[in-house]
Amino acid sequence: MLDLSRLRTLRAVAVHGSISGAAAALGYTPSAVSQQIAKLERETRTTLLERHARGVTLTGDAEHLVAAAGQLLAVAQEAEARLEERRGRPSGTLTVASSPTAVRGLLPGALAKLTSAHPDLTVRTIEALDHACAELVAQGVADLGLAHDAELARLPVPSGLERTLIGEDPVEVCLPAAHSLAPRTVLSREDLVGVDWITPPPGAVCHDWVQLTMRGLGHEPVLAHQASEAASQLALVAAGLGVVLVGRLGRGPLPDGVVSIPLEPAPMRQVHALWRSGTGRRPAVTEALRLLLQEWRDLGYESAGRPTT
Amino acid sequence: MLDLSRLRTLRAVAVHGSISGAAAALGYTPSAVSQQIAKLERETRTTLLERHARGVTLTGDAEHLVAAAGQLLAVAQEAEARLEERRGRPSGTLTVASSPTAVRGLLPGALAKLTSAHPDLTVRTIEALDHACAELVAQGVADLGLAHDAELARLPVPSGLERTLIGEDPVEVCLPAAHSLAPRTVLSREDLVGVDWITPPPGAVCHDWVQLTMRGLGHEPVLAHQASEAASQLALVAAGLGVVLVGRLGRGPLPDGVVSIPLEPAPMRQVHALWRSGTGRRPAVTEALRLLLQEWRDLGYESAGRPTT
DNA sequence: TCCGGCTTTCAGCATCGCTTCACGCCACCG
DNA sequence: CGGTGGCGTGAAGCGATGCTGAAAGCCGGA
Repeated sequence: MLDLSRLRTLRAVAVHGSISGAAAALGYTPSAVSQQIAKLERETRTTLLERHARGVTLTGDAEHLVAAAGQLLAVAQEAEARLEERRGRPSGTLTVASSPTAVRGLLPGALAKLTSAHPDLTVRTIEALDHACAELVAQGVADLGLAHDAELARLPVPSGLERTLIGEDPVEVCLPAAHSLAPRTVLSREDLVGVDWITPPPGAVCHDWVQLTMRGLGHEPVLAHQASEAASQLALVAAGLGVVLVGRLGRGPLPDGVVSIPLEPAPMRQVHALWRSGTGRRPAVTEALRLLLQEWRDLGYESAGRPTT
Repeated sequence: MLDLSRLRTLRAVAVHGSISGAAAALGYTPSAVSQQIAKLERETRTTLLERHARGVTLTGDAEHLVAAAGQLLAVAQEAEARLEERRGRPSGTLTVASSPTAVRGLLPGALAKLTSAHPDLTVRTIEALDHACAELVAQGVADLGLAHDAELARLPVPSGLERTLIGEDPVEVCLPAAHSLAPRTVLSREDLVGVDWITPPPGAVCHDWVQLTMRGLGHEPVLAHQASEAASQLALVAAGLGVVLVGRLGRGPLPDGVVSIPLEPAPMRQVHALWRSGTGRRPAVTEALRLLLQEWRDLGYESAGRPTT
């Protein structure tokens, strides 16, 4: 009989393209994954991987098993979700994939309330860039995703996923206090043509937004520096090396030598929650959504809770 | 993550209604099944069984898991069947549920050819009455069923199953040599009104046929003796205790004091093969069907191979 | 030719999951 | 009312499973 756990490792090998990649993703050693695949090959009397010096590729039989694994894991997850639904209160494990700003700005409060109210529930967090969050949820690695979305830089939502709006966050420009634009109380997009940009890596909504907005004005932006951590970005700004876009959510106090100026019209960065359709009625998911919306309100930002499936 | 093997155990408990029944069916001890269920309860944080002094009953959560288990096992079996189909030759395990006459009359030759031609294939046999054969196939315990079917005593075919006709077997009457009808060369149904019948247990087609045919003539048959083994039935006939219907298939030499007389018109007992729709293209199944039809031809009986889905 | 990333193999060890045996429970029956 | 038997559970034991870490094999690229 096929073993779900082994099928899951095979699927991980397919997704990551290598034994060691799958091992890292699953938290095993490559040795363990290799042995599991070998055992699966023995059990099914097939050859699943073609080994070459530089990694492995899947055979047709393996592709077929991966497809079956997808079905099986989806059915199994759905069954577990319904079990929790029958119980009526959050339990099991809820894995949240979240963009960094939400990890510090939104999650701590919401997850603290969630776990203290429901001791049966185990919560895990994975910090990832916006696009990756959606992928992690779609793949079943995470159950709930928190990702940004903005006009002009729409977040692609994989099929089988649903989402709702948690809130909208106005984005401002942080620039060096010595910058020629620093004295202004408000800036337009056109004012920013020609500045040196500091951006997060591709895959974050702010990166795409800068690129697409500036191109829309007819100018290719200069993406001078790339830093994923917000503190690093601000340090670069303080050193006068460029300007950066930051939302209110999760933004700490600004370091000396950095000023923040609103844009007019203000670009809104939307925070969306994402989940697989099959798990939408799982209490852990609905309760987490409720607490995230409440947390957003408590933080005192503006609009929240308009559903946008 | 749910474990397929444990879900299968839970399903066995549901089907058999008790831990020990499930254990017997799965080839484990009751203790092992009890421990598996207990572990499943811990993993899912649910209560699956209500224990009373005289056995167990399933909770709602358990019923739900059983339904999911059905889905999962079906998908897994289908995936394995397709794997074998890709390979193009029989392999894995083929479990055949068969009525007793076919076990001795048809299976030995066909299965011998099957296993010698395909050493990768493991074959298992389960002897069961006609109705039970169909159930075993439907439940996934067996992959192929061989069961009888007759006019007036139609074999119910559970949904999700397909079937084909292997052959038709004329049924004759065996009666004591001293019986008043023994000198006859042919008998009609009406001749048999009022005789004492020896039948297999309910669930075998011959049992139902006797009952329904005699009732159709307006007489309630006297089911005087019940014996499942053919040799036992014939011994009862030899002792002058009644008459019995037997087909040609799997009928050994008649003991002294027993004669066999054809009926006119001859009631035909049809031998059908049954399998789950999902496994119809599995090479082990198609090859077994081919060899069963060939075996039937080699035995020299008449009609064979007319498909009757 | 060596290096480096990848996979596999091997030995060791913890864990799992089975069996056996013993026990507790309660309906049933004398 | 107490014995009996079927049923489920729990502890001990033991083989199988499945992980880790070390080491070796393989092959493309410098």
